[in-house]
Amino acid sequence: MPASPDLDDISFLGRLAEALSTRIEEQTRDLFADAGIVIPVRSCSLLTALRHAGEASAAELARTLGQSHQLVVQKCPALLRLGLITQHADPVDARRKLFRLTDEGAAQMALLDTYTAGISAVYERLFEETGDTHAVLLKTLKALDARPLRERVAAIP
Amino acid sequence: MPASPDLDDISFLGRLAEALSTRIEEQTRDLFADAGIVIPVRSCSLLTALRHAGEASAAELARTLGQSHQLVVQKCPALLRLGLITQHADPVDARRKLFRLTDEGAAQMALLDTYTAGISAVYERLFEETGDTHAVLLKTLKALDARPLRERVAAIP
DNA sequence: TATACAATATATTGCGCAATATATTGTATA
DNA sequence: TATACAATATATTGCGCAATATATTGTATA
Repeated sequence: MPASPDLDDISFLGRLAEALSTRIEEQTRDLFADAGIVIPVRSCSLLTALRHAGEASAAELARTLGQSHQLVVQKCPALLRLGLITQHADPVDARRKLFRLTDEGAAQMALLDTYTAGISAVYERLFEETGDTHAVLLKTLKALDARPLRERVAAIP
Repeated sequence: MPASPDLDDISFLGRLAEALSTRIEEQTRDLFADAGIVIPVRSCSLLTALRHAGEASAAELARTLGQSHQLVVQKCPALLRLGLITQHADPVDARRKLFRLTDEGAAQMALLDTYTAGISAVYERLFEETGDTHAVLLKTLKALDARPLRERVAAIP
């Protein structure tokens, strides 16, 4: 829905990145709807991590995903409501609550798997059109992490 | 703060774009703080449009910016509180409320102007390192607008 | 003029995220 | 053992945005 941001302003790059992010999320949601996948797009990586771990606490998932613990905890109620995961007390550490995929959750991930190769192929072809968006984004992010805008601007004569 | 997203998952590109967007916003905020610029980063384009228009209603600004009218309206109270803009009833159309930059708002934009060339130079040098992030993002956004992921995936044999 | 419609503004709700504070439980150390 | 600290979870608040509904005012048309 949002138009491409115009360029006559200092925040053009951030707004462009945000526009791309929201566009991809919208279109992925549409794709999922077509495919009968009920996984919230923003929880894909969480469920992938959980499938890989088998069983994990919110704190573990957060570390794996590089997200905050609070954010993971905030996503879980929706996943519980959708019947994709279950929650158990850890028998050996009462501080922890462990999450697991349900059968339904595993089935949804399996359904997602059937699209993974196709989606990867789509992105590869897209990047042939546009330049390697993935590589460029990653390089830009790393460059800004290595040396933030403030330092770069301060170094201008 | 958020780490670079990992890649073993279908939402990698969206998460990467979002990470870049938030990184740029954070770093621009830091830059503004150093420079004594009190403009909210996400209102830069609004104030730029308002300066250009001289005087404009929320609906006009929304059209100019390609944002929703509601979003523009939501940003204005903060800008009023900061003393950057003022609000007036339109004498010829009672539906409209017109916004203008205050002297302080104009001064802040002038202060921002003194950094614009430097920031542009920084981005140009950054893009020499990373590939032309701006062009690649724009191309990717346009490609997805022209043909959404759903169609692209459906066309895979 | 009266009525329907368009344009504008406002209010409410919800999502996803960040930041902060607090409570609970486990672990290490005096 | 007692105490301090670490790890984990929970609750609250706020921001920025999207979506939706409603009220108000202007404009076009019967």
